[in-house]
Amino acid sequence: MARHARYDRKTALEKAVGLFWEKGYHGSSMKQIEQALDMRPGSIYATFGSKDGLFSEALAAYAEQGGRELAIHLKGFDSIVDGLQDYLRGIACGCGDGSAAPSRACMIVKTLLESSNTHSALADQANSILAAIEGSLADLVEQARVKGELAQSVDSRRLARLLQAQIMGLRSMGERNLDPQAMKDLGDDMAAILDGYRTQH
Amino acid sequence: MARHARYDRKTALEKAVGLFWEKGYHGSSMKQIEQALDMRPGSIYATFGSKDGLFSEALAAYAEQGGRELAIHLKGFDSIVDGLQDYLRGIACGCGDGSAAPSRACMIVKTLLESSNTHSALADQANSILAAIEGSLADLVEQARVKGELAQSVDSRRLARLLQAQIMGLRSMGERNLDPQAMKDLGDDMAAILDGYRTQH
DNA sequence: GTAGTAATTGAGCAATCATTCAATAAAGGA
DNA sequence: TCCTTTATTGAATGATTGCTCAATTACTAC
Repeated sequence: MARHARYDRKTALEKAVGLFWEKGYHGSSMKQIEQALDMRPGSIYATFGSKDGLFSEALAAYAEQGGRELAIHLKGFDSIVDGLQDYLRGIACGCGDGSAAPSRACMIVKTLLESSNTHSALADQANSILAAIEGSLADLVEQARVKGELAQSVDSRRLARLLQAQIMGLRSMGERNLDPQAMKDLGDDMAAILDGYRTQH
Repeated sequence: MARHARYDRKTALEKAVGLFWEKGYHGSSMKQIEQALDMRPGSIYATFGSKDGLFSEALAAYAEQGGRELAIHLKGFDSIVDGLQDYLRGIACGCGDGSAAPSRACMIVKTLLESSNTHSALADQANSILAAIEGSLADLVEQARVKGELAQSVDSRRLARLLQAQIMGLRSMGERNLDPQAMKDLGDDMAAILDGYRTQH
């Protein structure tokens, strides 16, 4: 046998997520990556193949983490709709304060907008992640509809897309550095949209 | 006197908007800019100072054009709210088909997300443009409220921000290449949000 | 110890980046 | 026609880009 790897792939990826989320693909140079991961170019290329490969793995790790956070968040609520509303409010709140996140905007949306006409492989990856998230949201909405929280007439995929667009808009607005109260109001207003789809009684 | 300029500043800027909107700041190299504007580096630098300067002027031109389009659009409606709803539906429709625009997403949002942690001058410019748009929307909402189209209790700046977030989300979703019907539904659902703020009777 | 093996290093690669400026071209006024 | 003035050109700049690979280091097995 031989020497064991000094670097943990998972923690290296976390650091890569931090840099790429903050500065984007083009905005992060290999020199900055080397510094962020505390790895020399040879090790980076041996481990991840290329800057593209590293970014791609980082984006996947980010998406997985985001999915986990939504799931954990919903666990705290009996009502799915209440959980989704609180999720929206939580984003708005997290955008307002000086949180530790490297950026308020969503890394997937940042990637999609940056790469859609310049780097089709990245754009495709971002698109399929967004499609998967839309699917998860649609499942949740459908569950809520079957449970009777939402009107029977609700089109779950369609409402899922509306919800996803809310999240995109909310997190993009976060990058505007509005005052916390304005962000909180925006989160409340978006949460209120869901009330219009609840079962009437 | 001397030789007259071969290049028209305005048309050069239009071409620059086309390239930058499509590929972003980092994604557009000077070589591509030279080709798009059909100008040699010396002329570009003599006219616009730097790549930053050119991008800045292009972004301002894009914003002005966008403002003009909204104004023209609203002219066709007696009701401000009807006009805003149709504006949202129009964006959704334009995102669906194969329009001539270089990108479905908004160039201002693309710029904000790309530059927020790498290029503060650009981020500041994008932010102030977004603040101005928010102001214009707030004026429209306020007019609609005074006219009685919207409930008296409506907070015009707050609704303006909700509206702006809808536009951001809608146009970002456009970059996902959903089928036209899904985009149309999304535009309709966003337009319907405004109905909830109308005067009740 | 020592040999074998794999991870790590970092100087250096060609290519591309934004930018400059001396040379050239094209106009108006004399 | 010539002179002055200004716009345009494009080869060349130094810096930075993503990336490679021979040399070195550090570990395991014997």
